[in-house]
Amino acid sequence: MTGAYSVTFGRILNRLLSSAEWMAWEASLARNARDYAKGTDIVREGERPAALRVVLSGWAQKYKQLPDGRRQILALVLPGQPCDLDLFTVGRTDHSLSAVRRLTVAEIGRQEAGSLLRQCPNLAQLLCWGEIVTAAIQREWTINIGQRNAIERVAQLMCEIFARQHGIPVSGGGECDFLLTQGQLAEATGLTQVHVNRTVQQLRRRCAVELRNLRLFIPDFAELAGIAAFNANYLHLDGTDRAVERVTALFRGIERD
Amino acid sequence: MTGAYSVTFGRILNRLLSSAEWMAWEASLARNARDYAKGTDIVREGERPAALRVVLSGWAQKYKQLPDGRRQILALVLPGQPCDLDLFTVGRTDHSLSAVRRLTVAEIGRQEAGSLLRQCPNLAQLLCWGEIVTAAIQREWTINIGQRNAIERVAQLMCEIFARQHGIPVSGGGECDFLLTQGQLAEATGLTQVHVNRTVQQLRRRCAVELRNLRLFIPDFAELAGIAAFNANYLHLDGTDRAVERVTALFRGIERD
DNA sequence: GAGTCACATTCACACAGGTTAAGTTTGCGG
DNA sequence: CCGCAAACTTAACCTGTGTGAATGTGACTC
Repeated sequence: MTGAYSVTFGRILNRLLSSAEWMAWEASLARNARDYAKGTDIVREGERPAALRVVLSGWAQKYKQLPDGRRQILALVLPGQPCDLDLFTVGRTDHSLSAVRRLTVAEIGRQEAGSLLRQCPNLAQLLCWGEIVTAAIQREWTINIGQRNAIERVAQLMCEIFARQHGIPVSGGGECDFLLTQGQLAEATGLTQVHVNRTVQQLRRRCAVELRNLRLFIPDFAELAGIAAFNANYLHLDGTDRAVERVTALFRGIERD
Repeated sequence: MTGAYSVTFGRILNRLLSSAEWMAWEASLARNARDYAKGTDIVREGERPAALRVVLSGWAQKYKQLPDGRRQILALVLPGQPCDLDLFTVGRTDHSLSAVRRLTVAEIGRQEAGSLLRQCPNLAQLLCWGEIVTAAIQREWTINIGQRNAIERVAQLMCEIFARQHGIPVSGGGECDFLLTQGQLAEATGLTQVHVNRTVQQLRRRCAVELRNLRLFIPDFAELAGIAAFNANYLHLDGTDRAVERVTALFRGIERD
Protein backbone atom coordinates (compact mmCIF):
# COMPACT_ATOMS: atom_id res chain seq x y z
CA MET A 1 0.00 0.00 0.00
CA THR A 2 2.52 2.58 1.09
CA GLY A 3 5.15 2.18 -1.64
CA ALA A 4 8.10 4.57 -1.81
CA TYR A 5 6.77 7.90 -0.61
CA SER A 6 8.23 10.98 -2.19
CA VAL A 7 10.35 13.26 -0.07
CA THR A 8 8.07 16.18 -0.64
CA PHE A 9 4.90 14.93 0.89
CA GLY A 10 4.41 11.39 2.09
CA ARG A 11 7.26 11.43 4.57
CA ILE A 12 6.23 14.82 5.76
CA LEU A 13 2.76 13.64 6.64
CA ASN A 14 4.26 10.71 8.43
CA ARG A 15 6.43 13.01 10.51
CA LEU A 16 4.00 15.82 11.20
CA LEU A 17 0.78 13.97 11.87
CA SER A 18 0.27 12.36 15.25
CA SER A 19 0.27 8.59 15.08
CA ALA A 20 -3.52 8.48 15.49
CA GLU A 21 -3.93 10.98 12.68
CA TRP A 22 -1.50 9.06 10.52
CA MET A 23 -3.41 5.86 11.06
CA ALA A 24 -6.72 7.47 10.15
CA TRP A 25 -5.12 8.88 7.02
CA GLU A 26 -3.56 5.58 6.00
CA ALA A 27 -6.77 3.68 6.69
CA SER A 28 -8.72 6.08 4.53
CA LEU A 29 -6.24 5.70 1.70
CA ALA A 30 -6.31 1.93 1.92
CA ARG A 31 -10.09 1.79 1.99
CA ASN A 32 -10.42 3.86 -1.19
CA ALA A 33 -7.67 2.48 -3.38
CA ARG A 34 -8.43 2.16 -7.06
CA ASP A 35 -6.39 1.06 -10.07
CA TYR A 36 -6.03 2.67 -13.47
CA ALA A 37 -4.38 1.28 -16.58
CA LYS A 38 -1.63 3.21 -18.30
CA GLY A 39 -2.89 6.25 -20.18
CA THR A 40 -6.37 6.17 -18.66
CA ASP A 41 -7.97 9.50 -17.87
CA ILE A 42 -8.85 9.90 -14.22
CA VAL A 43 -10.28 13.40 -14.43
CA ARG A 44 -11.07 15.40 -17.54
CA GLU A 45 -10.93 19.17 -17.84
CA GLY A 46 -14.31 20.72 -17.12
CA GLU A 47 -15.58 18.02 -14.75
CA ARG A 48 -16.82 18.71 -11.24
CA PRO A 49 -14.27 17.47 -8.73
CA ALA A 50 -15.64 14.44 -6.90
CA ALA A 51 -12.83 13.17 -4.70
CA LEU A 52 -9.62 13.97 -2.91
CA ARG A 53 -7.13 11.82 -4.79
CA VAL A 54 -3.78 10.62 -3.47
CA VAL A 55 -1.32 8.61 -5.53
CA LEU A 56 -0.42 5.37 -3.81
CA SER A 57 1.81 3.75 -6.42
CA GLY A 58 2.79 4.68 -9.93
CA TRP A 59 2.77 8.22 -11.28
CA ALA A 60 -0.10 10.43 -12.37
CA GLN A 61 0.22 13.33 -14.78
CA LYS A 62 -1.69 16.58 -14.98
CA TYR A 63 -2.07 17.68 -18.58
CA LYS A 64 -3.87 20.08 -20.85
CA GLN A 65 -4.73 19.74 -24.48
CA LEU A 66 -5.36 22.23 -27.26
CA PRO A 67 -8.38 21.64 -29.51
CA ASP A 68 -6.14 20.22 -32.27
CA GLY A 69 -4.66 17.62 -29.95
CA ARG A 70 -1.34 19.15 -28.96
CA ARG A 71 -0.81 18.09 -25.39
CA GLN A 72 1.33 19.43 -22.54
CA ILE A 73 2.10 17.53 -19.38
CA LEU A 74 1.89 20.13 -16.64
CA ALA A 75 2.97 18.21 -13.60
CA LEU A 76 3.81 14.76 -12.29
CA VAL A 77 2.24 13.41 -9.14
CA LEU A 78 4.50 10.97 -7.36
CA PRO A 79 3.53 8.30 -4.83
CA GLY A 80 2.35 9.76 -1.55
CA GLN A 81 1.24 13.03 -3.10
CA PRO A 82 -2.30 14.34 -3.34
CA CYS A 83 -3.24 15.13 -6.94
CA ASP A 84 -4.85 18.48 -6.10
CA LEU A 85 -7.27 20.23 -3.78
CA ASP A 86 -9.87 20.84 -6.47
CA LEU A 87 -12.50 19.15 -4.33
CA PHE A 88 -12.19 22.00 -1.84
CA THR A 89 -11.64 24.84 -4.22
CA VAL A 90 -12.98 24.95 -7.76
CA GLY A 91 -16.35 24.25 -9.31
CA ARG A 92 -14.84 22.83 -12.50
CA THR A 93 -11.41 21.37 -12.97
CA ASP A 94 -9.23 23.30 -15.41
CA HIS A 95 -6.91 20.47 -16.41
CA SER A 96 -7.00 16.72 -16.90
CA LEU A 97 -5.38 13.95 -14.93
CA SER A 98 -4.25 10.57 -16.25
CA ALA A 99 -2.10 7.56 -15.42
CA VAL A 100 1.53 7.66 -16.61
CA ARG A 101 1.64 3.88 -16.22
CA ARG A 102 -0.34 1.42 -14.16
CA LEU A 103 -1.44 3.50 -11.23
CA THR A 104 -3.10 3.10 -7.85
CA VAL A 105 -4.82 6.12 -6.33
CA ALA A 106 -6.94 6.56 -3.26
CA GLU A 107 -10.17 8.40 -4.11
CA ILE A 108 -11.67 9.85 -0.98
CA GLY A 109 -15.21 11.10 -1.48
CA ARG A 110 -16.48 14.41 -0.16
CA GLN A 111 -18.03 13.05 3.01
CA GLU A 112 -15.13 10.92 4.06
CA ALA A 113 -12.69 13.71 3.20
CA GLY A 114 -14.64 15.99 5.52
CA SER A 115 -14.55 13.62 8.42
CA LEU A 116 -10.88 12.91 7.80
CA LEU A 117 -10.10 16.61 7.99
CA ARG A 118 -11.97 16.80 11.28
CA GLN A 119 -10.02 13.86 12.65
CA CYS A 120 -6.68 15.31 11.56
CA PRO A 121 -6.41 18.93 12.71
CA ASN A 122 -3.15 19.52 10.83
CA LEU A 123 -4.11 17.80 7.62
CA ALA A 124 -5.60 20.83 5.91
CA GLN A 125 -2.44 22.86 6.52
CA LEU A 126 -0.30 20.04 5.24
CA LEU A 127 -2.40 19.74 2.10
CA CYS A 128 -2.06 23.47 1.58
CA TRP A 129 1.67 23.24 1.96
CA GLY A 130 1.70 20.59 -0.73
CA GLU A 131 -0.17 22.91 -3.06
CA ILE A 132 2.32 25.70 -2.37
CA VAL A 133 5.22 23.48 -3.38
CA THR A 134 3.29 22.26 -6.41
CA ALA A 135 2.80 25.85 -7.50
CA ALA A 136 6.53 26.50 -7.10
CA ILE A 137 7.28 23.48 -9.28
CA GLN A 138 4.86 24.76 -11.88
CA ARG A 139 6.77 28.03 -11.99
CA GLU A 140 10.04 26.17 -12.50
CA TRP A 141 8.49 24.21 -15.36
CA THR A 142 7.48 27.49 -16.94
CA ILE A 143 11.04 28.82 -17.04
CA ASN A 144 12.27 25.37 -17.99
CA ILE A 145 10.16 25.28 -21.13
CA GLY A 146 10.40 28.99 -21.82
CA GLN A 147 14.14 29.53 -21.49
CA ARG A 148 16.16 26.34 -21.40
CA ASN A 149 17.20 24.49 -24.55
CA ALA A 150 16.52 20.82 -25.12
CA ILE A 151 19.41 19.28 -23.20
CA GLU A 152 18.96 21.63 -20.28
CA ARG A 153 15.24 20.90 -20.10
CA VAL A 154 15.66 17.17 -19.99
CA ALA A 155 18.52 17.39 -17.51
CA GLN A 156 16.50 19.70 -15.28
CA LEU A 157 13.52 17.37 -15.26
CA MET A 158 15.74 14.42 -14.40
CA CYS A 159 17.28 16.33 -11.51
CA GLU A 160 13.85 17.30 -10.22
CA ILE A 161 12.47 13.78 -10.39
CA PHE A 162 15.52 12.46 -8.58
CA ALA A 163 15.43 15.14 -5.91
CA ARG A 164 11.74 14.69 -5.28
CA GLN A 165 12.36 11.04 -4.54
CA HIS A 166 15.64 11.10 -2.66
CA GLY A 167 16.58 14.73 -2.02
CA ILE A 168 19.87 16.13 -3.28
CA PRO A 169 22.77 13.66 -2.96
CA VAL A 170 25.60 15.09 -0.90
CA SER A 171 28.09 13.71 -3.39
CA GLY A 172 28.16 11.28 -6.28
CA GLY A 173 24.90 10.10 -7.73
CA GLY A 174 22.30 7.39 -7.49
CA GLU A 175 19.22 5.99 -9.15
CA CYS A 176 15.50 6.50 -8.89
CA ASP A 177 12.20 5.55 -10.48
CA PHE A 178 11.49 7.13 -13.83
CA LEU A 179 8.22 5.99 -15.34
CA LEU A 180 8.02 8.27 -18.38
CA THR A 181 8.53 7.02 -21.92
CA GLN A 182 10.50 9.29 -24.20
CA GLY A 183 7.20 10.32 -25.75
CA GLN A 184 5.86 11.44 -22.39
CA LEU A 185 9.15 13.13 -21.61
CA ALA A 186 8.59 15.07 -24.83
CA GLU A 187 5.10 16.12 -23.75
CA ALA A 188 6.47 17.30 -20.44
CA THR A 189 9.31 19.35 -21.90
CA GLY A 190 7.56 20.80 -24.93
CA LEU A 191 9.87 18.96 -27.35
CA THR A 192 9.24 16.20 -29.89
CA GLN A 193 9.78 12.54 -29.22
CA VAL A 194 12.48 12.43 -31.87
CA HIS A 195 14.35 15.33 -30.38
CA VAL A 196 14.05 13.95 -26.86
CA ASN A 197 15.66 10.80 -28.18
CA ARG A 198 18.61 12.76 -29.58
CA THR A 199 18.85 14.66 -26.32
CA VAL A 200 18.82 11.61 -24.08
CA GLN A 201 21.61 10.15 -26.16
CA GLN A 202 23.60 13.34 -25.75
CA LEU A 203 23.15 13.09 -21.98
CA ARG A 204 24.26 9.47 -22.08
CA ARG A 205 27.46 10.53 -23.80
CA ARG A 206 28.11 13.64 -21.74
CA CYS A 207 27.50 12.28 -18.27
CA ALA A 208 26.60 8.64 -18.54
CA VAL A 209 23.00 9.15 -17.49
CA GLU A 210 20.94 6.03 -18.19
CA LEU A 211 17.22 5.47 -18.63
CA ARG A 212 16.45 1.75 -18.39
CA ASN A 213 13.76 -0.49 -16.97
CA LEU A 214 11.76 2.44 -15.64
CA ARG A 215 14.75 3.57 -13.63
CA LEU A 216 16.97 6.61 -14.01
CA PHE A 217 20.69 6.22 -13.25
CA ILE A 218 22.70 9.35 -12.53
CA PRO A 219 26.38 8.59 -11.91
CA ASP A 220 27.24 12.18 -11.02
CA PHE A 221 24.36 14.33 -9.88
CA ALA A 222 26.41 17.53 -9.71
CA GLU A 223 27.43 17.16 -13.33
CA LEU A 224 23.84 16.73 -14.50
CA ALA A 225 22.76 19.61 -12.29
CA GLY A 226 25.47 21.70 -13.90
CA ILE A 227 24.12 21.07 -17.38
CA ALA A 228 20.63 22.04 -16.27
CA ALA A 229 21.70 24.94 -14.03
CA PHE A 230 19.55 23.11 -11.49
CA ASN A 231 18.72 25.04 -8.34
CA ALA A 232 16.65 23.04 -5.87
CA ASN A 233 15.29 26.05 -3.95
CA TYR A 234 11.94 25.71 -5.60
CA LEU A 235 11.34 22.25 -4.18
CA HIS A 236 11.38 23.70 -0.65
CA LEU A 237 12.80 20.43 0.61
CA ASP A 238 13.56 21.94 3.99
CA GLY A 239 11.45 24.04 6.27
CA THR A 240 8.25 22.07 6.11
CA ASP A 241 7.81 21.95 9.84
CA ARG A 242 7.86 25.73 10.10
CA ALA A 243 5.65 25.94 7.03
CA VAL A 244 2.82 24.22 8.83
CA GLU A 245 3.02 26.77 11.63
CA ARG A 246 2.97 29.55 9.07
CA VAL A 247 -0.05 28.24 7.23
CA THR A 248 -1.78 27.83 10.58
CA ALA A 249 -1.03 31.45 11.34
CA LEU A 250 -2.66 32.45 8.06
CA PHE A 251 -5.87 30.88 9.24
CA ARG A 252 -5.64 31.98 12.84
CA GLY A 253 -8.48 34.40 12.17
CA ILE A 254 -10.78 31.44 11.69
CA GLU A 255 -10.05 29.86 15.02
CA ARG A 256 -11.53 32.84 16.76
CA ASP A 257 -14.50 33.04 14.47
CA MET B 1 -5.53 54.67 -4.47
CA THR B 2 -7.95 52.09 -5.67
CA GLY B 3 -7.38 52.26 -9.44
CA ALA B 4 -9.09 49.78 -11.74
CA TYR B 5 -9.34 46.58 -9.80
CA SER B 6 -8.98 43.36 -11.76
CA VAL B 7 -12.00 41.13 -12.12
CA THR B 8 -10.26 38.23 -10.49
CA PHE B 9 -9.60 39.65 -7.10
CA GLY B 10 -10.19 43.24 -6.15
CA ARG B 11 -13.88 43.25 -6.98
CA ILE B 12 -14.32 39.92 -5.32
CA LEU B 13 -12.95 41.20 -2.06
CA ASN B 14 -15.23 44.17 -2.33
CA ARG B 15 -18.22 41.90 -2.75
CA LEU B 16 -17.41 39.18 -0.26
CA LEU B 17 -16.01 41.12 2.64
CA SER B 18 -18.39 42.90 4.98
CA SER B 19 -18.18 46.65 4.72
CA ALA B 20 -16.30 46.86 8.01
CA GLU B 21 -13.82 44.25 6.79
CA TRP B 22 -13.47 46.01 3.47
CA MET B 23 -12.72 49.28 5.22
CA ALA B 24 -10.08 47.68 7.42
CA TRP B 25 -8.51 46.13 4.34
CA GLU B 26 -8.54 49.36 2.35
CA ALA B 27 -7.17 51.33 5.27
CA SER B 28 -4.33 48.88 5.68
CA LEU B 29 -3.49 49.10 1.99
CA ALA B 30 -3.57 52.87 2.01
CA ARG B 31 -1.37 53.09 5.11
CA ASN B 32 1.34 50.91 3.60
CA ALA B 33 1.51 52.13 0.02
CA ARG B 34 4.94 52.32 -1.54
CA ASP B 35 6.20 53.26 -4.99
CA TYR B 36 8.70 51.51 -7.22
CA ALA B 37 10.26 52.73 -10.44
CA LYS B 38 9.97 50.66 -13.58
CA GLY B 39 12.17 47.58 -13.56
CA THR B 40 13.02 47.80 -9.86
CA ASP B 41 13.26 44.54 -7.96
CA ILE B 42 10.82 44.31 -5.09
CA VAL B 43 11.74 40.83 -3.92
CA ARG B 44 14.71 38.72 -5.03
CA GLU B 45 14.75 34.94 -5.18
CA GLY B 46 16.14 33.48 -1.97
CA GLU B 47 15.05 36.30 0.35
CA ARG B 48 12.93 35.79 3.43
CA PRO B 49 9.42 37.09 2.82
CA ALA B 50 8.81 40.22 4.88
CA ALA B 51 5.40 41.51 3.85
CA LEU B 52 2.06 40.72 2.33
CA ARG B 53 2.14 42.75 -0.88
CA VAL B 54 -0.86 43.93 -2.83
CA VAL B 55 -0.61 45.79 -6.11
CA LEU B 56 -2.47 49.10 -5.95
CA SER B 57 -1.65 50.55 -9.34
CA GLY B 58 0.60 49.45 -12.17
CA TRP B 59 1.62 45.86 -12.82
CA ALA B 60 4.14 43.67 -11.04
CA GLN B 61 5.84 40.67 -12.62
CA LYS B 62 7.07 37.46 -11.06
CA TYR B 63 10.18 36.22 -12.82
CA LYS B 64 13.02 33.77 -12.60
CA GLN B 65 16.46 33.98 -14.07
CA LEU B 66 19.02 31.40 -15.11
CA PRO B 67 22.63 31.95 -14.04
CA ASP B 68 23.57 33.21 -17.53
CA GLY B 69 20.88 35.87 -17.46
CA ARG B 70 18.07 34.32 -19.48
CA ARG B 71 14.90 35.51 -17.85
CA GLN B 72 11.32 34.25 -17.85
CA ILE B 73 8.35 36.25 -16.67
CA LEU B 74 6.22 33.76 -14.78
CA ALA B 75 3.16 35.78 -13.94
CA LEU B 76 1.69 39.26 -13.98
CA VAL B 77 0.10 40.78 -10.91
CA LEU B 78 -2.62 43.27 -11.79
CA PRO B 79 -4.05 46.05 -9.62
CA GLY B 80 -6.02 44.73 -6.69
CA GLN B 81 -4.19 41.43 -6.58
CA PRO B 82 -1.93 40.19 -3.80
CA CYS B 83 1.51 39.26 -5.13
CA ASP B 84 1.73 35.99 -3.20
CA LEU B 85 1.24 34.39 0.20
CA ASP B 86 4.92 33.72 0.73
CA LEU B 87 4.77 35.56 4.04
CA PHE B 88 2.53 32.80 5.37
CA THR B 89 4.08 29.85 3.64
CA VAL B 90 7.72 29.63 2.65
CA GLY B 91 10.98 30.31 4.42
CA ARG B 92 12.69 31.58 1.28
CA THR B 93 11.07 32.96 -1.84
CA ASP B 94 11.72 30.87 -4.95
CA HIS B 95 11.22 33.62 -7.52
CA SER B 96 11.75 37.35 -7.90
CA LEU B 97 9.25 40.16 -8.16
CA SER B 98 9.72 43.45 -9.97
CA ALA B 99 7.86 46.44 -11.34
CA VAL B 100 6.66 46.22 -14.95
CA ARG B 101 6.36 50.01 -14.96
CA ARG B 102 5.91 52.60 -12.27
CA LEU B 103 4.15 50.67 -9.56
CA THR B 104 2.43 51.25 -6.26
CA VAL B 105 2.15 48.32 -3.86
CA ALA B 106 0.92 48.04 -0.32
CA GLU B 107 3.45 46.25 1.87
CA ILE B 108 1.79 44.96 4.98
CA GLY B 109 4.25 43.75 7.58
CA ARG B 110 3.87 40.55 9.54
CA GLN B 111 2.25 42.05 12.59
CA GLU B 112 -0.26 44.17 10.77
CA ALA B 113 -1.08 41.30 8.40
CA GLY B 114 -1.84 39.15 11.43
CA SER B 115 -4.19 41.65 12.98
CA LEU B 116 -5.84 42.26 9.62
CA LEU B 117 -6.53 38.55 9.24
CA ARG B 118 -8.07 38.53 12.68
CA GLN B 119 -10.27 41.49 11.80
CA CYS B 120 -11.41 39.92 8.53
CA PRO B 121 -12.58 36.36 9.12
CA ASN B 122 -12.97 35.62 5.43
CA LEU B 123 -9.80 37.23 4.24
CA ALA B 124 -7.59 34.15 4.56
CA GLN B 125 -9.98 32.09 2.45
CA LEU B 126 -10.15 34.81 -0.15
CA LEU B 127 -6.37 35.01 -0.29
CA CYS B 128 -6.24 31.25 -0.73
CA TRP B 129 -8.75 31.43 -3.53
CA GLY B 130 -6.52 33.98 -5.24
CA GLU B 131 -3.60 31.59 -5.00
CA ILE B 132 -5.68 28.78 -6.50
CA VAL B 133 -6.52 30.90 -9.53
CA THR B 134 -2.91 32.03 -9.81
CA ALA B 135 -1.82 28.40 -9.91
CA ALA B 136 -4.35 27.69 -12.66
CA ILE B 137 -2.99 30.61 -14.67
CA GLN B 138 0.53 29.28 -14.19
CA ARG B 139 -0.58 25.96 -15.68
CA GLU B 140 -2.06 27.73 -18.68
CA TRP B 141 1.21 29.61 -19.19
CA THR B 142 3.01 26.29 -19.18
CA ILE B 143 0.96 24.88 -22.06
CA ASN B 144 1.07 28.27 -23.76
CA ILE B 145 4.84 28.28 -23.90
CA GLY B 146 5.18 24.53 -24.36
CA GLN B 147 2.70 23.93 -27.16
CA ARG B 148 1.48 27.08 -28.87
CA ASN B 149 3.43 28.80 -31.63
CA ALA B 150 4.36 32.45 -31.57
CA ILE B 151 1.15 34.02 -32.82
CA GLU B 152 -0.98 31.78 -30.63
CA ARG B 153 1.08 32.59 -27.57
CA VAL B 154 0.83 36.31 -27.98
CA ALA B 155 -2.87 36.15 -28.81
CA GLN B 156 -3.52 33.96 -25.77
CA LEU B 157 -1.71 36.34 -23.46
CA MET B 158 -3.66 39.28 -24.87
CA CYS B 159 -6.94 37.45 -24.32
CA GLU B 160 -5.96 36.62 -20.77
CA ILE B 161 -4.96 40.14 -19.89
CA PHE B 162 -8.17 41.48 -21.33
CA ALA B 163 -10.34 38.89 -19.59
CA ARG B 164 -8.64 39.46 -16.25
CA GLN B 165 -9.54 43.12 -16.47
CA HIS B 166 -13.00 43.07 -18.00
CA GLY B 167 -14.14 39.46 -18.25
CA ILE B 168 -15.10 37.96 -21.60
CA PRO B 169 -17.01 40.36 -23.82
CA VAL B 170 -20.39 38.96 -24.83
CA SER B 171 -19.81 40.17 -28.35
CA GLY B 172 -17.48 42.50 -30.19
CA GLY B 173 -14.34 43.67 -28.48
CA GLY B 174 -12.95 46.45 -26.36
CA GLU B 175 -9.78 47.85 -24.89
CA CYS B 176 -7.80 47.41 -21.72
CA ASP B 177 -4.55 48.36 -20.04
CA PHE B 178 -1.47 46.66 -21.39
CA LEU B 179 1.70 47.80 -19.68
CA LEU B 180 4.24 45.41 -21.19
CA THR B 181 6.82 46.49 -23.72
CA GLN B 182 7.44 44.12 -26.58
CA GLY B 183 10.63 43.09 -24.81
CA GLN B 184 8.68 42.12 -21.70
CA LEU B 185 6.07 40.40 -23.83
CA ALA B 186 8.95 38.36 -25.21
CA GLU B 187 10.14 37.42 -21.73
CA ALA B 188 6.63 36.34 -20.83
CA THR B 189 6.09 34.18 -23.89
CA GLY B 190 9.55 32.65 -24.23
CA LEU B 191 10.16 34.35 -27.58
CA THR B 192 12.63 37.00 -28.70
CA GLN B 193 11.86 40.69 -28.86
CA VAL B 194 12.38 40.66 -32.60
CA HIS B 195 10.01 37.79 -33.11
CA VAL B 196 7.38 39.31 -30.86
CA ASN B 197 7.54 42.37 -33.04
CA ARG B 198 6.91 40.32 -36.18
CA THR B 199 4.10 38.54 -34.39
CA VAL B 200 2.37 41.65 -33.14
CA GLN B 201 2.42 43.00 -36.68
CA GLN B 202 0.86 39.78 -37.91
CA LEU B 203 -1.91 40.18 -35.35
CA ARG B 204 -2.41 43.77 -36.43
CA ARG B 205 -2.92 42.59 -39.97
CA ARG B 206 -5.04 39.56 -39.18
CA CYS B 207 -7.46 41.05 -36.71
CA ALA B 208 -6.61 44.71 -36.28
CA VAL B 209 -5.35 44.29 -32.73
CA GLU B 210 -3.51 47.41 -31.60
CA LEU B 211 -0.96 48.04 -28.88
CA ARG B 212 -0.63 51.78 -28.26
CA ASN B 213 -0.16 54.12 -25.35
CA LEU B 214 -0.08 51.27 -22.84
CA ARG B 215 -3.51 50.18 -24.04
CA LEU B 216 -4.55 47.08 -25.93
CA PHE B 217 -7.35 47.44 -28.51
CA ILE B 218 -9.18 44.28 -29.57
CA PRO B 219 -11.84 45.01 -32.22
CA ASP B 220 -13.14 41.43 -32.23
CA PHE B 221 -12.41 39.38 -29.15
CA ALA B 222 -13.82 36.16 -30.58
CA GLU B 223 -11.49 36.35 -33.54
CA LEU B 224 -8.42 36.81 -31.36
CA ALA B 225 -9.62 34.05 -29.07
CA GLY B 226 -9.96 31.82 -32.12
CA ILE B 227 -6.35 32.36 -33.12
CA ALA B 228 -5.21 31.51 -29.60
CA ALA B 229 -7.69 28.69 -29.02
CA PHE B 230 -8.42 30.65 -25.87
CA ASN B 231 -10.53 28.87 -23.27
CA ALA B 232 -11.26 31.00 -20.22
CA ASN B 233 -12.04 28.09 -17.88
CA TYR B 234 -8.73 28.43 -16.16
CA LEU B 235 -9.47 31.97 -14.99
CA HIS B 236 -12.36 30.66 -12.87
CA LEU B 237 -14.15 33.95 -13.41
CA ASP B 238 -17.35 32.55 -11.99
CA GLY B 239 -18.00 30.60 -8.86
CA THR B 240 -15.94 32.64 -6.47
CA ASP B 241 -18.68 32.92 -3.89
CA ARG B 242 -19.00 29.16 -3.64
CA ALA B 243 -15.24 28.85 -3.67
CA VAL B 244 -14.97 30.71 -0.41
CA GLU B 245 -17.41 28.29 1.20
CA ARG B 246 -15.38 25.40 -0.12
CA VAL B 247 -12.08 26.68 1.17
CA THR B 248 -13.76 27.29 4.50
CA ALA B 249 -14.89 23.68 4.52
CA LEU B 250 -11.33 22.58 3.92
CA PHE B 251 -10.33 24.28 7.14
CA ARG B 252 -13.39 23.36 9.13
CA GLY B 253 -11.24 20.94 11.12
CA ILE B 254 -9.44 23.90 12.57
CA GLU B 255 -12.51 25.61 13.90
CA ARG B 256 -13.11 22.71 16.24
CA ASP B 257 -9.50 22.50 17.29
C1' DG C 1 8.47 -19.52 -31.87
C1' DA C 2 5.74 -16.61 -34.88
C1' DG C 3 3.15 -12.57 -34.22
C1' DT C 4 2.19 -8.35 -32.06
C1' DC C 5 2.87 -4.29 -29.53
C1' DA C 6 5.15 -0.57 -27.35
C1' DC C 7 9.10 1.93 -27.46
C1' DA C 8 13.52 3.50 -29.04
C1' DT C 9 16.28 4.86 -32.88
C1' DT C 10 17.75 6.78 -37.33
C1' DC C 11 17.53 9.63 -41.48
C1' DA C 12 16.70 13.45 -44.75
C1' DC C 13 14.74 17.54 -45.00
C1' DA C 14 12.05 21.83 -43.71
C1' DC C 15 11.07 25.94 -41.23
C1' DA C 16 9.83 28.68 -37.06
C1' DG C 17 12.11 31.37 -34.52
C1' DG C 18 16.87 33.05 -32.89
C1' DT C 19 20.85 36.29 -33.69
C1' DT C 20 23.14 40.46 -34.73
C1' DA C 21 23.08 44.80 -36.08
C1' DA C 22 21.33 48.78 -37.90
C1' DG C 23 17.92 52.23 -38.18
C1' DT C 24 13.62 54.87 -36.81
C1' DT C 25 10.14 56.49 -33.80
C1' DT C 26 8.27 57.76 -29.38
C1' DG C 27 7.97 59.85 -25.21
C1' DC C 28 9.76 61.55 -21.06
C1' DG C 29 12.77 64.61 -18.08
C1' DG C 30 14.58 69.03 -17.82
C1' DC D 1 10.37 72.27 -26.91
C1' DC D 2 14.82 70.19 -26.98
C1' DG D 3 17.69 66.11 -26.37
C1' DC D 4 18.32 61.62 -25.14
C1' DA D 5 17.13 57.04 -23.96
C1' DA D 6 13.88 53.61 -24.40
C1' DA D 7 11.09 51.25 -27.42
C1' DC D 8 9.95 49.66 -31.85
C1' DT D 9 11.05 48.19 -36.63
C1' DT D 10 13.56 46.17 -40.42
C1' DA D 11 16.88 43.16 -42.67
C1' DA D 12 20.02 39.31 -43.70
C1' DC D 13 21.41 35.28 -42.14
C1' DC D 14 21.61 31.05 -39.24
C1' DT D 15 20.36 26.99 -36.37
C1' DG D 16 17.83 24.14 -33.14
C1' DT D 17 14.11 21.67 -33.26
C1' DG D 18 10.09 19.81 -35.85
C1' DT D 19 8.24 16.52 -39.54
C1' DG D 20 7.29 12.23 -41.55
C1' DA D 21 8.47 7.95 -42.31
C1' DA D 22 11.01 3.87 -41.88
C1' DT D 23 13.70 0.48 -39.11
C1' DG D 24 15.29 -1.82 -34.87
C1' DT D 25 14.56 -4.15 -30.48
C1' DG D 26 12.89 -6.32 -26.60
C1' DA D 27 8.95 -8.20 -24.12
C1' DC D 28 4.79 -10.44 -23.86
C1' DT D 29 0.97 -13.55 -25.88
C1' DC D 30 -1.18 -17.40 -27.86
